[in-house]
Amino acid sequence: MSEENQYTFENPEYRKTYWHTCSHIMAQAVKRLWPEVKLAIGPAIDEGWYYDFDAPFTITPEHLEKIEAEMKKICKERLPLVRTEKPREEAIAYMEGRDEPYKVELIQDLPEDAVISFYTQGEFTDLCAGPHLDSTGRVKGNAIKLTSSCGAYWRGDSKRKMLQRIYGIAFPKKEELEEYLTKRAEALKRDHNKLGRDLEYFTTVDVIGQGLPVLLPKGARVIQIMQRWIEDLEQSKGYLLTKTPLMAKSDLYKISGHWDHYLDGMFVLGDPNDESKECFALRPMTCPFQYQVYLNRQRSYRDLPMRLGETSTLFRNEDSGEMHGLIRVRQFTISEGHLILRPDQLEEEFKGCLELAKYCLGTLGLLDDCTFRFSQWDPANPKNKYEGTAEQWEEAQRVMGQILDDLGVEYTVGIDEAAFYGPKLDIQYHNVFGKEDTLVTIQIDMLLAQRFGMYYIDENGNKALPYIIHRTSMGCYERTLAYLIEKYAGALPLWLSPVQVKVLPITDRVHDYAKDVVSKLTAAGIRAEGDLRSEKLGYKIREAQGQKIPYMLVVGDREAQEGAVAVRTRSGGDEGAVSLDDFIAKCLSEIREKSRRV
RNA sequence: GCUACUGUGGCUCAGUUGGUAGAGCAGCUGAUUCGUAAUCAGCAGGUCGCCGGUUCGAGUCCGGCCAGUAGCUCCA
Repeated sequence: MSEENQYTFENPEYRKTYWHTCSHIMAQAVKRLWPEVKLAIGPAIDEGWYYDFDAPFTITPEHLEKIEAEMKKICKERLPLVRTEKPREEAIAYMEGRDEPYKVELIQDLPEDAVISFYTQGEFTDLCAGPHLDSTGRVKGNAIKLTSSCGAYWRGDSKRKMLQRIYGIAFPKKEELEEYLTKRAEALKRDHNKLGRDLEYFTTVDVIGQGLPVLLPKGARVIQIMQRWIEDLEQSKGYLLTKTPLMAKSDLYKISGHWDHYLDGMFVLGDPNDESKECFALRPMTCPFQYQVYLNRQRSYRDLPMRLGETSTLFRNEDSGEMHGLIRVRQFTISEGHLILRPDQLEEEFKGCLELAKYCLGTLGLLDDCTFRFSQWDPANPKNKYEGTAEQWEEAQRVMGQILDDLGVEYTVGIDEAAFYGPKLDIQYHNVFGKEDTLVTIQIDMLLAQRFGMYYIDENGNKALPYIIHRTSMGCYERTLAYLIEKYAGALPLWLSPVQVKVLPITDRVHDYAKDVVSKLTAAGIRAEGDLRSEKLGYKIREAQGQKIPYMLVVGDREAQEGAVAVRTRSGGDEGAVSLDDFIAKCLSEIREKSRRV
């Protein structure tokens, strides 16, 4: 970055500084309007900033308007921002004097030797490491938007007080703000939770319950297409298909460790405290079930790697506030699999899993928007989440890190994001709200084989413990469908479209021909429907467009006579008439080509 | 689970200070047979999320529950 454009908004560091100063301006405005409000923290984030407040009233949209107006004034006042430092005791006394208990706590938790700095603008001073713009006049007052307010726990701890967070965004020009807000509004139109319901992919029903979506015919069809594809694909990669029970006695989960670590997350059938009766639980994962396939008989090193795949339905009792459309649900079906292997096979098999996942996501068109996260343990995790020894963890993470580096995977590190039995490579995806969730995960497990006694006989006739890779190829079907709907704004690629072709007869005279076209398409393996209502063509087209159907075939007297169809695409409009046979051939080759592309 | 907001026919919404539900689209019926994004007419459709309370009277007020939304926390 050259000197002259260092202070432009394109520079991410400048942008963050700008937004950080905005957060101070916002806090100053709040303190001016309601001096009784206490300040917590207010950082810049990827898009804008937030500030957490402890206010004795609920912050409403009306409050936000008032704050925006006050911020505008502060910008106009062109207050210089001045940095000062204070020794620890003085800093604490200063914030105590200002009656800012959260600031006092923040200073107290800083390391002994930390430099404690403050930024002052006019009458307002905030504890802050900086950096900042040199004046509030640098911020364009009429290009600020406070987007929302919501609750947020003090210090991210659900046991502590819930504060009120205000999110904001700002740009150097008003037009840029408007452009941003328009783009955001456009993105929200792709929200699968709205679009997926409108287009009848899924619905939810009060009396069924939270997090238990009903897949309607279109949603069920797309999932079936993906499932058949994945099962066949995995078979071609040497996976053995299994089908294991959806529930088990508590005994199984006690061996696996889930009973100790995740009881709260399981749906338990029976009373876990009554030892005189059997107690079952719906499965929250497939691992211990699929291990029984391996354990069915004694295994030799020649049996390894054993790649087991299953289309597996899981149940997780998520907290009531966690559910979101098809992305976070209580029952879902995942392309699950476990690879049981000799230590010397780890790298190659891990690589195979990653390649398969990338191929699947690439074929779906989601890969380019994915990010990779190397999820590691946190030895200091306060909840004693992790099993195994430090040596086992260091070894597993070293091996995984080595493999990722060898493969040239660009990743971020997520501390304390590992599974209780091992590190993960998580492939992350963002929804239209910018929220990130795991789409695919590949995990290395050096612990569970021992717990289940999954030995094999090595070439010297000795018992040896295998490594296990837990992995999915394209994640769980519900979540993937959600992201597909958002990615394509409901207009799924041809090969995934639940209805690929709609035949639209212009008059009742050609209904027989239209039916004939539908049956020929169906016979060719194309998902086709006819619209035989006595409506005008424009009306039928409008409806089919609304349903995002890839191809509309208009048939009138002309087409009926010539054995032709007039092709209309959802994106390109009228493409003219071709013979039905030609259309079928073209359609089939498009389906083949698109569904094979990486 | 926490904070806040929301909940009127399939969908989008209206419903004055509490007086006993209304529109458009969709649906159904009939007419229309019309060549690339809304043909016309008629009909039907709602215990106003559920339960309880206040009141002579509640869609409108209060409480509880259920569900939806955003964020936080969690996410094997």
